[in-house]
Amino acid sequence: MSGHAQTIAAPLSADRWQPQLVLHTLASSPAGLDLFEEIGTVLPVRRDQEIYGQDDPADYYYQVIGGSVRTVKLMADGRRQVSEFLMPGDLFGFDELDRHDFAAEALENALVKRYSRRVVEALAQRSMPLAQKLRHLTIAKLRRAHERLLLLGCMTASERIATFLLQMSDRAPASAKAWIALAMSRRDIADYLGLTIETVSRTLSVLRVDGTIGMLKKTRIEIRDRAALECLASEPRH
Amino acid sequence: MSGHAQTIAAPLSADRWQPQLVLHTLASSPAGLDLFEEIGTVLPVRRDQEIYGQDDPADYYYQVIGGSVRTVKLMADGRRQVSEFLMPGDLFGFDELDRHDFAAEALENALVKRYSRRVVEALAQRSMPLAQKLRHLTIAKLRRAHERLLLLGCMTASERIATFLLQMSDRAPASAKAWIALAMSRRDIADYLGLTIETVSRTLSVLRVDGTIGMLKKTRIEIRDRAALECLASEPRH
DNA sequence: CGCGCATTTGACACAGCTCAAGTTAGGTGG
DNA sequence: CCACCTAACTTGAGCTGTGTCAAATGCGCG
Repeated sequence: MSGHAQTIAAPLSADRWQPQLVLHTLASSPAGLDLFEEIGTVLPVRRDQEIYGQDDPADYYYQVIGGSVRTVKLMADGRRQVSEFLMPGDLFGFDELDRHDFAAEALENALVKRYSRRVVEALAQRSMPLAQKLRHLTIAKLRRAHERLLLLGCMTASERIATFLLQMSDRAPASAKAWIALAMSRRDIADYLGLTIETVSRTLSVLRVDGTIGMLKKTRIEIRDRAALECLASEPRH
Repeated sequence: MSGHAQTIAAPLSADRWQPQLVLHTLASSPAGLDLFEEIGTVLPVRRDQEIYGQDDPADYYYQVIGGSVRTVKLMADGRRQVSEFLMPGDLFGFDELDRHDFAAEALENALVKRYSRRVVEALAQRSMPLAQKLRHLTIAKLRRAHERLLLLGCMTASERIATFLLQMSDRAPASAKAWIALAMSRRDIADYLGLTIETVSRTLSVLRVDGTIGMLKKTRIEIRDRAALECLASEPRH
Protein backbone atom coordinates (compact mmCIF):
# COMPACT_ATOMS: atom_id res chain seq x y z
CA MET A 1 0.00 0.00 0.00
CA SER A 2 2.78 2.39 0.74
CA GLY A 3 4.56 1.46 -2.42
CA HIS A 4 2.04 2.29 -5.09
CA ALA A 5 2.98 5.92 -5.57
CA GLN A 6 6.57 4.91 -5.97
CA THR A 7 5.61 2.35 -8.56
CA ILE A 8 4.18 5.07 -10.69
CA ALA A 9 6.87 7.56 -9.90
CA ALA A 10 9.55 5.13 -11.00
CA PRO A 11 11.51 6.53 -13.91
CA LEU A 12 9.76 5.00 -16.87
CA SER A 13 10.43 6.56 -20.20
CA ALA A 14 7.36 8.08 -21.73
CA ASP A 15 7.55 5.68 -24.64
CA ARG A 16 7.88 2.60 -22.57
CA TRP A 17 5.23 3.62 -20.11
CA GLN A 18 2.45 1.07 -20.02
CA PRO A 19 -0.97 1.63 -18.50
CA GLN A 20 -1.14 -1.87 -17.04
CA LEU A 21 1.96 -1.15 -15.01
CA VAL A 22 0.05 1.38 -12.99
CA LEU A 23 -3.38 -0.14 -13.36
CA HIS A 24 -2.63 -2.79 -10.79
CA THR A 25 -2.15 -0.03 -8.25
CA LEU A 26 -5.88 0.59 -8.40
CA ALA A 27 -6.50 -2.69 -6.68
CA SER A 28 -4.04 -1.78 -3.97
CA SER A 29 -5.49 1.64 -3.33
CA PRO A 30 -6.85 2.04 0.19
CA ALA A 31 -10.43 0.92 0.58
CA GLY A 32 -12.91 3.78 0.58
CA LEU A 33 -10.58 6.07 -1.29
CA ASP A 34 -12.97 6.25 -4.19
CA LEU A 35 -15.78 8.74 -4.03
CA PHE A 36 -18.09 6.26 -5.74
CA GLU A 37 -16.75 2.80 -6.14
CA GLU A 38 -19.15 1.88 -8.87
CA ILE A 39 -19.10 4.88 -11.22
CA GLY A 40 -16.31 6.78 -12.88
CA THR A 41 -13.61 5.81 -15.34
CA VAL A 42 -9.95 5.34 -14.52
CA LEU A 43 -7.60 7.06 -16.94
CA PRO A 44 -3.84 6.78 -17.17
CA VAL A 45 -2.08 10.12 -17.62
CA ARG A 46 1.50 10.68 -18.67
CA ARG A 47 3.93 12.99 -16.96
CA ASP A 48 3.13 16.62 -17.88
CA GLN A 49 0.05 15.59 -19.79
CA GLU A 50 -2.90 17.90 -19.41
CA ILE A 51 -5.95 16.39 -17.72
CA TYR A 52 -8.04 19.43 -18.43
CA GLY A 53 -7.19 22.91 -19.60
CA GLN A 54 -7.73 26.30 -18.07
CA ASP A 55 -11.18 27.57 -19.09
CA ASP A 56 -12.29 24.16 -20.28
CA PRO A 57 -15.91 23.45 -19.48
CA ALA A 58 -16.07 21.65 -16.14
CA ASP A 59 -17.81 18.53 -17.40
CA TYR A 60 -15.94 16.09 -15.20
CA TYR A 61 -14.80 15.77 -11.64
CA TYR A 62 -11.61 13.92 -10.88
CA GLN A 63 -9.79 12.01 -8.22
CA VAL A 64 -6.16 11.03 -8.04
CA ILE A 65 -5.81 7.27 -7.77
CA GLY A 66 -2.05 6.99 -8.17
CA GLY A 67 0.81 9.33 -8.89
CA SER A 68 0.30 13.05 -8.43
CA VAL A 69 -1.19 16.05 -10.15
CA ARG A 70 -0.80 19.82 -10.12
CA THR A 71 -3.35 22.51 -10.93
CA VAL A 72 -1.92 25.62 -12.57
CA LYS A 73 -3.02 28.96 -13.88
CA LEU A 74 -1.16 30.74 -16.65
CA MET A 75 -1.20 34.47 -17.18
CA ALA A 76 -1.00 36.35 -20.43
CA ASP A 77 2.63 37.28 -19.87
CA GLY A 78 3.72 33.73 -19.08
CA ARG A 79 3.64 34.09 -15.33
CA ARG A 80 2.43 30.91 -13.73
CA GLN A 81 0.83 29.97 -10.48
CA VAL A 82 0.57 26.46 -9.12
CA SER A 83 -2.55 26.18 -7.03
CA GLU A 84 -2.38 22.68 -5.62
CA PHE A 85 -0.37 19.53 -5.56
CA LEU A 86 -2.72 16.57 -5.48
CA MET A 87 -1.92 13.16 -4.05
CA PRO A 88 -3.72 9.81 -4.27
CA GLY A 89 -7.19 10.14 -2.81
CA ASP A 90 -7.43 13.88 -3.46
CA LEU A 91 -10.36 15.17 -5.45
CA PHE A 92 -10.06 18.01 -7.90
CA GLY A 93 -11.99 19.91 -10.51
CA PHE A 94 -15.22 19.60 -8.55
CA ASP A 95 -15.42 23.03 -7.02
CA GLU A 96 -15.80 25.04 -10.16
CA LEU A 97 -18.85 26.87 -11.34
CA ASP A 98 -18.97 26.39 -15.07
CA ARG A 99 -15.43 26.26 -16.36
CA HIS A 100 -12.21 25.20 -14.73
CA ASP A 101 -10.27 28.12 -13.34
CA PHE A 102 -7.06 26.14 -13.56
CA ALA A 103 -5.53 23.54 -15.77
CA ALA A 104 -4.68 20.15 -14.27
CA GLU A 105 -1.52 18.33 -15.31
CA ALA A 106 0.13 15.12 -14.15
CA LEU A 107 3.33 15.66 -12.18
CA GLU A 108 4.38 12.13 -13.04
CA ASN A 109 2.74 9.22 -14.76
CA ALA A 110 -0.48 8.90 -12.87
CA LEU A 111 -3.93 7.40 -12.69
CA VAL A 112 -6.96 9.56 -12.26
CA LYS A 113 -10.57 8.58 -11.94
CA ARG A 114 -13.02 10.70 -13.84
CA TYR A 115 -16.64 11.23 -12.86
CA SER A 116 -19.25 12.81 -15.05
CA ARG A 117 -20.25 16.03 -13.44
CA ARG A 118 -23.79 15.58 -14.63
CA VAL A 119 -24.05 12.19 -13.01
CA VAL A 120 -22.43 13.28 -9.76
CA GLU A 121 -24.65 16.31 -9.48
CA ALA A 122 -27.71 14.22 -10.26
CA LEU A 123 -26.69 11.82 -7.50
CA ALA A 124 -26.05 14.70 -5.14
CA GLN A 125 -29.45 16.06 -6.00
CA ARG A 126 -30.94 12.90 -4.61
CA SER A 127 -28.52 12.07 -1.83
CA MET A 128 -28.18 14.61 0.92
CA PRO A 129 -25.14 12.93 2.47
CA LEU A 130 -23.34 13.17 -0.85
CA ALA A 131 -24.31 16.82 -1.24
CA GLN A 132 -22.99 17.43 2.28
CA LYS A 133 -19.79 15.63 1.45
CA LEU A 134 -19.24 17.76 -1.63
CA ARG A 135 -19.81 20.90 0.37
CA HIS A 136 -17.41 19.79 3.08
CA LEU A 137 -14.79 19.02 0.46
CA THR A 138 -15.15 22.52 -0.92
CA ILE A 139 -14.90 23.99 2.58
CA ALA A 140 -11.73 21.98 3.13
CA LYS A 141 -10.28 23.39 -0.10
CA LEU A 142 -11.20 26.86 1.05
CA ARG A 143 -9.40 26.30 4.33
CA ARG A 144 -6.32 25.16 2.46
CA ALA A 145 -6.51 28.26 0.29
CA HIS A 146 -6.61 30.38 3.44
CA GLU A 147 -3.47 28.72 4.74
CA ARG A 148 -1.77 29.50 1.49
CA LEU A 149 -2.94 33.10 1.62
CA LEU A 150 -1.24 33.35 4.98
CA LEU A 151 1.90 31.85 3.52
CA LEU A 152 1.97 34.18 0.53
CA GLY A 153 0.91 37.21 2.50
CA CYS A 154 3.12 36.93 5.55
CA MET A 155 5.96 34.49 5.20
CA THR A 156 9.60 34.82 4.17
CA ALA A 157 11.22 32.47 1.68
CA SER A 158 12.66 30.13 4.30
CA GLU A 159 9.40 30.01 6.20
CA ARG A 160 7.55 29.14 3.00
CA ILE A 161 10.00 26.38 2.16
CA ALA A 162 9.86 24.97 5.69
CA THR A 163 6.05 25.01 5.61
CA PHE A 164 6.06 23.34 2.23
CA LEU A 165 8.41 20.56 3.31
CA LEU A 166 6.39 19.81 6.42
CA GLN A 167 3.18 19.84 4.42
CA MET A 168 4.62 17.39 1.91
CA SER A 169 5.94 15.22 4.68
CA ASP A 170 2.56 15.14 6.42
CA ARG A 171 0.74 14.23 3.26
CA ALA A 172 3.13 11.49 2.29
CA PRO A 173 2.01 7.89 2.72
CA ALA A 174 2.01 6.98 6.38
CA SER A 175 5.32 5.15 6.14
CA ALA A 176 8.61 6.97 6.07
CA LYS A 177 7.48 10.50 6.71
CA ALA A 178 11.09 11.51 7.15
CA TRP A 179 11.76 10.97 3.45
CA ILE A 180 9.93 13.09 0.97
CA ALA A 181 9.72 12.22 -2.70
CA LEU A 182 9.28 15.48 -4.55
CA ALA A 183 7.59 14.64 -7.82
CA MET A 184 7.45 18.31 -8.79
CA SER A 185 10.21 20.40 -10.31
CA ARG A 186 11.82 23.41 -8.67
CA ARG A 187 9.78 25.58 -10.99
CA ASP A 188 6.57 24.00 -9.72
CA ILE A 189 7.64 24.60 -6.14
CA ALA A 190 8.59 28.18 -6.92
CA ASP A 191 5.29 28.90 -8.64
CA TYR A 192 3.46 27.26 -5.74
CA LEU A 193 5.24 29.31 -3.09
CA GLY A 194 5.38 32.62 -4.94
CA LEU A 195 9.16 32.56 -5.22
CA THR A 196 11.72 32.14 -8.01
CA ILE A 197 13.51 28.90 -8.81
CA GLU A 198 16.76 30.42 -7.64
CA THR A 199 15.39 31.37 -4.26
CA VAL A 200 13.89 27.90 -3.78
CA SER A 201 17.20 26.33 -4.70
CA ARG A 202 19.24 28.63 -2.49
CA THR A 203 16.93 28.18 0.48
CA LEU A 204 17.05 24.41 0.19
CA SER A 205 20.85 24.63 -0.02
CA VAL A 206 21.01 26.61 3.20
CA LEU A 207 18.83 24.03 4.97
CA ARG A 208 21.06 21.27 3.61
CA VAL A 209 24.26 22.97 4.73
CA ASP A 210 23.03 23.59 8.26
CA GLY A 211 21.89 19.98 8.54
CA THR A 212 18.15 20.56 8.79
CA ILE A 213 17.49 18.46 5.72
CA GLY A 214 19.38 15.94 3.65
CA MET A 215 19.20 15.83 -0.12
CA LEU A 216 20.07 13.02 -2.45
CA LYS A 217 19.19 13.20 -6.10
CA LYS A 218 17.31 16.54 -5.77
CA THR A 219 14.00 14.79 -5.76
CA ARG A 220 14.48 12.98 -2.48
CA ILE A 221 14.64 14.99 0.71
CA GLU A 222 15.25 13.74 4.20
CA ILE A 223 13.99 15.69 7.18
CA ARG A 224 16.81 15.50 9.71
CA ASP A 225 15.62 18.19 12.09
CA ARG A 226 11.87 18.43 12.02
CA ALA A 227 11.80 20.70 15.07
CA ALA A 228 13.90 23.30 13.27
CA LEU A 229 11.52 23.26 10.31
CA GLU A 230 8.51 23.57 12.56
CA CYS A 231 10.11 26.50 14.30
CA LEU A 232 10.71 28.22 10.96
CA ALA A 233 7.23 27.42 9.69
CA SER A 234 5.36 28.54 12.76
CA GLU A 235 6.54 32.11 12.83
CA PRO A 236 5.56 34.56 10.15
CA ARG A 237 8.18 37.10 9.12
CA HIS A 238 9.86 39.81 11.22
CA MET B 1 -31.04 52.89 -1.55
CA SER B 2 -27.64 54.07 -2.53
CA GLY B 3 -27.43 56.13 0.58
CA HIS B 4 -27.85 53.57 3.27
CA ALA B 5 -24.21 52.60 3.60
CA GLN B 6 -23.34 56.22 3.95
CA THR B 7 -25.96 56.65 6.62
CA ILE B 8 -24.18 54.07 8.68
CA ALA B 9 -20.74 55.25 7.73
CA ALA B 10 -21.51 58.79 8.75
CA PRO B 11 -19.22 59.94 11.51
CA LEU B 12 -21.28 59.26 14.57
CA SER B 13 -19.40 59.20 17.80
CA ALA B 14 -19.48 55.78 19.42
CA ASP B 15 -21.43 57.14 22.36
CA ARG B 16 -24.07 58.84 20.33
CA TRP B 17 -24.51 55.97 17.93
CA GLN B 18 -28.07 54.76 18.03
CA PRO B 19 -29.31 51.45 16.67
CA GLN B 20 -32.52 52.91 15.37
CA LEU B 21 -30.58 55.23 13.12
CA VAL B 22 -29.37 52.28 11.14
CA LEU B 23 -32.31 50.01 11.74
CA HIS B 24 -34.41 51.81 9.21
CA THR B 25 -31.90 50.86 6.57
CA LEU B 26 -33.09 47.30 6.90
CA ALA B 27 -36.34 48.28 5.31
CA SER B 28 -34.51 49.94 2.47
CA SER B 29 -32.18 47.01 1.80
CA PRO B 30 -32.66 45.55 -1.65
CA ALA B 31 -35.37 42.97 -1.84
CA GLY B 32 -34.08 39.39 -1.77
CA LEU B 33 -30.86 40.41 -0.13
CA ASP B 34 -31.65 38.31 2.89
CA LEU B 35 -30.86 34.64 2.80
CA PHE B 36 -34.04 33.87 4.69
CA GLU B 37 -36.40 36.73 5.14
CA GLU B 38 -38.22 35.15 8.01
CA ILE B 39 -35.46 33.80 10.24
CA GLY B 40 -32.37 35.37 11.72
CA THR B 41 -31.79 38.26 14.07
CA VAL B 42 -30.48 41.66 13.10
CA LEU B 43 -27.72 42.95 15.33
CA PRO B 44 -26.15 46.39 15.38
CA VAL B 45 -22.36 46.33 15.66
CA ARG B 46 -20.12 49.24 16.54
CA ARG B 47 -17.00 50.20 14.66
CA ASP B 48 -14.15 47.80 15.49
CA GLN B 49 -16.45 45.64 17.56
CA GLU B 50 -15.85 41.91 17.25
CA ILE B 51 -18.73 39.93 15.76
CA TYR B 52 -17.04 36.64 16.49
CA GLY B 53 -13.52 35.73 17.49
CA GLN B 54 -10.89 33.60 15.87
CA ASP B 55 -11.38 29.98 17.02
CA ASP B 56 -14.84 30.70 18.38
CA PRO B 57 -17.26 27.84 17.77
CA ALA B 58 -19.08 28.47 14.50
CA ASP B 59 -22.59 28.49 15.94
CA TYR B 60 -23.92 31.24 13.72
CA TYR B 61 -23.85 32.30 10.13
CA TYR B 62 -23.95 35.98 9.27
CA GLN B 63 -24.89 38.42 6.58
CA VAL B 64 -24.01 42.07 6.26
CA ILE B 65 -27.15 44.19 6.10
CA GLY B 66 -25.57 47.62 6.32
CA GLY B 67 -22.10 49.00 6.84
CA SER B 68 -19.11 46.74 6.30
CA VAL B 69 -17.11 44.04 7.99
CA ARG B 70 -13.61 42.57 7.83
CA THR B 71 -12.44 39.07 8.67
CA VAL B 72 -8.95 38.87 10.14
CA LYS B 73 -6.49 36.34 11.42
CA LEU B 74 -3.91 37.20 14.02
CA MET B 75 -0.63 35.38 14.45
CA ALA B 76 1.27 34.74 17.63
CA ASP B 77 3.82 37.45 16.86
CA GLY B 78 1.20 40.09 16.14
CA ARG B 79 1.28 39.75 12.39
CA ARG B 80 -2.17 40.17 10.94
CA GLN B 81 -3.93 39.12 7.80
CA VAL B 82 -7.19 40.54 6.56
CA SER B 83 -9.04 37.89 4.64
CA GLU B 84 -12.10 39.68 3.33
CA PHE B 85 -13.91 42.96 3.27
CA LEU B 86 -17.64 42.33 3.38
CA MET B 87 -20.30 44.63 2.03
CA PRO B 88 -24.10 44.70 2.42
CA GLY B 89 -25.54 41.46 1.12
CA ASP B 90 -22.36 39.46 1.67
CA LEU B 91 -22.54 36.32 3.75
CA PHE B 92 -19.79 35.27 6.10
CA GLY B 93 -18.93 32.74 8.74
CA PHE B 94 -20.85 30.01 6.95
CA ASP B 95 -18.00 28.13 5.31
CA GLU B 96 -16.27 26.91 8.40
CA LEU B 97 -16.09 23.40 9.68
CA ASP B 98 -16.36 23.62 13.43
CA ARG B 99 -14.70 26.81 14.55
CA HIS B 100 -14.17 30.10 12.81
CA ASP B 101 -10.73 30.37 11.24
CA PHE B 102 -10.91 34.14 11.36
CA ALA B 103 -12.35 36.80 13.57
CA ALA B 104 -14.99 39.14 12.13
CA GLU B 105 -15.02 42.81 13.08
CA ALA B 106 -17.09 45.77 11.95
CA LEU B 107 -15.19 48.26 9.82
CA GLU B 108 -17.73 50.90 10.72
CA ASN B 109 -21.00 50.92 12.61
CA ALA B 110 -22.92 48.18 10.88
CA LEU B 111 -25.89 45.89 10.91
CA VAL B 112 -25.47 42.17 10.55
CA LYS B 113 -28.07 39.49 10.46
CA ARG B 114 -27.30 36.37 12.41
CA TYR B 115 -28.64 32.92 11.57
CA SER B 116 -28.40 29.94 13.83
CA ARG B 117 -26.14 27.46 12.16
CA ARG B 118 -28.16 24.61 13.56
CA VAL B 119 -31.35 25.97 12.05
CA VAL B 120 -29.79 26.76 8.69
CA GLU B 121 -28.21 23.34 8.43
CA ALA B 122 -31.47 21.70 9.41
CA LEU B 123 -33.22 23.67 6.68
CA ALA B 124 -30.52 22.78 4.20
CA GLN B 125 -30.93 19.16 5.19
CA ARG B 126 -34.49 19.35 3.96
CA SER B 127 -34.18 21.81 1.11
CA MET B 128 -31.94 20.80 -1.74
CA PRO B 129 -32.03 24.24 -3.38
CA LEU B 130 -30.77 25.78 -0.17
CA ALA B 131 -28.03 23.17 0.16
CA GLN B 132 -27.05 23.95 -3.42
CA LYS B 133 -27.02 27.63 -2.72
CA LEU B 134 -24.75 27.18 0.28
CA ARG B 135 -22.37 25.11 -1.78
CA HIS B 136 -22.31 27.67 -4.56
CA LEU B 137 -21.59 30.40 -2.06
CA THR B 138 -18.64 28.44 -0.76
CA ILE B 139 -17.42 27.84 -4.30
CA ALA B 140 -17.66 31.58 -4.94
CA LYS B 141 -15.59 32.24 -1.83
CA LEU B 142 -13.04 29.74 -3.05
CA ARG B 143 -12.83 31.49 -6.38
CA ARG B 144 -12.26 34.79 -4.63
CA ALA B 145 -9.53 33.19 -2.55
CA HIS B 146 -7.87 32.01 -5.75
CA GLU B 147 -7.90 35.51 -7.16
CA ARG B 148 -6.23 36.72 -4.02
CA LEU B 149 -3.65 33.96 -4.19
CA LEU B 150 -2.77 35.23 -7.64
CA LEU B 151 -2.51 38.73 -6.29
CA LEU B 152 -0.29 37.78 -3.37
CA GLY B 153 1.75 35.33 -5.39
CA CYS B 154 2.42 37.31 -8.53
CA MET B 155 1.67 41.00 -8.26
CA THR B 156 3.74 44.06 -7.43
CA ALA B 157 2.59 46.68 -4.95
CA SER B 158 1.09 49.00 -7.56
CA GLU B 159 -0.67 46.12 -9.28
CA ARG B 160 -2.15 45.02 -5.97
CA ILE B 161 -3.36 48.51 -5.18
CA ALA B 162 -4.86 48.95 -8.63
CA THR B 163 -6.63 45.61 -8.36
CA PHE B 164 -7.91 46.51 -4.93
CA LEU B 165 -9.27 49.87 -6.04
CA LEU B 166 -11.07 48.37 -9.02
CA GLN B 167 -12.48 45.62 -6.85
CA MET B 168 -13.79 48.14 -4.35
CA SER B 169 -15.21 50.24 -7.12
CA ASP B 170 -17.00 47.27 -8.68
CA ARG B 171 -18.50 46.21 -5.38
CA ALA B 172 -19.70 49.65 -4.45
CA PRO B 173 -23.41 50.39 -4.70
CA ALA B 174 -24.41 50.72 -8.32
CA SER B 175 -24.41 54.49 -8.19
CA ALA B 176 -21.24 56.52 -8.33
CA LYS B 177 -18.73 53.80 -9.06
CA ALA B 178 -16.15 56.45 -9.72
CA TRP B 179 -16.10 57.43 -6.05
CA ILE B 180 -14.97 54.87 -3.55
CA ALA B 181 -15.63 55.23 0.15
CA LEU B 182 -12.88 53.33 1.91
CA ALA B 183 -14.26 52.35 5.27
CA MET B 184 -11.05 50.48 6.15
CA SER B 185 -7.82 51.94 7.46
CA ARG B 186 -4.50 51.85 5.64
CA ARG B 187 -3.47 49.09 8.00
CA ASP B 188 -6.44 47.00 6.94
CA ILE B 189 -5.59 47.55 3.30
CA ALA B 190 -1.95 46.69 3.91
CA ASP B 191 -2.82 43.50 5.77
CA TYR B 192 -5.28 42.59 3.03
CA LEU B 193 -2.77 43.07 0.23
CA GLY B 194 0.30 41.68 1.96
CA LEU B 195 2.08 45.04 2.06
CA THR B 196 3.09 47.56 4.71
CA ILE B 197 1.12 50.70 5.53
CA GLU B 198 3.93 52.81 4.13
CA THR B 199 3.93 51.04 0.80
CA VAL B 200 0.15 51.37 0.51
CA SER B 201 0.38 55.05 1.29
CA ARG B 202 3.27 55.68 -1.08
CA THR B 203 1.62 53.79 -3.92
CA LEU B 204 -1.63 55.71 -3.51
CA SER B 205 0.39 58.93 -3.52
CA VAL B 206 2.05 58.02 -6.80
CA LEU B 207 -1.35 57.30 -8.36
CA ARG B 208 -2.64 60.60 -7.05
CA VAL B 209 0.32 62.57 -8.37
CA ASP B 210 0.10 61.07 -11.84
CA GLY B 211 -3.62 61.80 -11.94
CA THR B 212 -4.91 58.24 -12.02
CA ILE B 213 -6.90 58.77 -8.85
CA GLY B 214 -8.11 61.69 -6.81
CA MET B 215 -8.08 61.71 -3.03
CA LEU B 216 -9.98 63.91 -0.67
CA LYS B 217 -10.06 63.13 3.00
CA LYS B 218 -8.04 59.88 2.65
CA THR B 219 -11.15 57.81 2.89
CA ARG B 220 -12.71 59.01 -0.34
CA ILE B 221 -11.04 58.09 -3.59
CA GLU B 222 -12.05 59.10 -7.05
CA ILE B 223 -11.09 56.98 -10.03
CA ARG B 224 -10.05 59.46 -12.70
CA ASP B 225 -8.39 57.06 -15.10
CA ARG B 226 -9.97 53.65 -14.85
CA ALA B 227 -8.18 52.39 -17.95
CA ALA B 228 -4.79 53.05 -16.35
CA LEU B 229 -5.81 51.09 -13.28
CA GLU B 230 -7.11 48.23 -15.38
CA CYS B 231 -3.86 48.16 -17.29
CA LEU B 232 -1.89 47.97 -14.07
CA ALA B 233 -4.18 45.35 -12.57
CA SER B 234 -4.27 43.07 -15.57
CA GLU B 235 -0.57 42.37 -15.80
CA PRO B 236 1.23 40.43 -13.13
CA ARG B 237 4.75 41.55 -12.36
CA HIS B 238 7.82 41.64 -14.65
C1' DC C 1 29.71 8.25 -23.54
C1' DG C 2 28.12 12.67 -24.52
C1' DC C 3 24.36 15.86 -25.05
C1' DG C 4 20.78 18.88 -23.08
C1' DC C 5 18.05 20.44 -19.60
C1' DA C 6 17.28 21.14 -14.72
C1' DT C 7 19.48 22.80 -10.87
C1' DT C 8 22.88 25.25 -8.29
C1' DT C 9 25.79 29.04 -7.41
C1' DG C 10 27.45 33.80 -7.93
C1' DA C 11 27.22 38.89 -8.50
C1' DC C 12 24.41 42.58 -8.62
C1' DA C 13 20.03 45.42 -8.72
C1' DC C 14 15.87 47.01 -6.95
C1' DA C 15 11.17 46.71 -4.83
C1' DG C 16 9.47 47.00 -0.74
C1' DC C 17 10.55 46.99 4.34
C1' DT C 18 12.30 49.48 8.49
C1' DC C 19 12.96 53.22 11.20
C1' DA C 20 12.12 57.97 11.88
C1' DA C 21 10.32 62.45 11.30
C1' DG C 22 6.78 65.34 9.60
C1' DT C 23 1.80 66.29 8.43
C1' DT C 24 -3.13 65.92 8.57
C1' DA C 25 -7.46 65.17 10.42
C1' DG C 26 -10.95 63.76 13.54
C1' DG C 27 -12.46 63.99 18.17
C1' DT C 28 -12.28 66.39 22.72
C1' DG C 29 -12.44 69.91 25.88
C1' DG C 30 -12.29 74.68 26.94
C1' DC D 1 -16.86 77.62 17.92
C1' DC D 2 -12.16 77.28 18.17
C1' DA D 3 -7.82 75.24 19.64
C1' DC D 4 -5.68 71.49 21.15
C1' DC D 5 -4.41 66.58 21.06
C1' DT D 6 -3.82 62.23 19.59
C1' DA D 7 -3.87 58.78 16.21
C1' DA D 8 -3.69 57.95 11.50
C1' DC D 9 -1.42 58.90 7.54
C1' DT D 10 2.37 60.65 4.57
C1' DT D 11 7.00 61.33 3.36
C1' DG D 12 12.00 60.57 3.63
C1' DA D 13 16.45 57.92 3.90
C1' DG D 14 18.69 53.86 4.06
C1' DC D 15 18.77 48.71 4.22
C1' DT D 16 17.75 43.97 3.06
C1' DG D 17 15.63 40.01 1.01
C1' DT D 18 14.49 38.42 -3.07
C1' DG D 19 14.51 38.94 -8.04
C1' DT D 20 17.46 39.20 -12.25
C1' DC D 21 20.95 37.86 -15.18
C1' DA D 22 24.70 34.85 -16.10
C1' DA D 23 27.75 31.13 -15.60
C1' DA D 24 28.97 26.58 -13.76
C1' DT D 25 27.58 22.10 -12.42
C1' DG D 26 25.33 17.80 -12.42
C1' DC D 27 21.97 14.52 -13.72
C1' DG D 28 19.05 11.87 -16.74
C1' DC D 29 18.34 10.32 -21.17
C1' DG D 30 19.44 8.88 -25.64
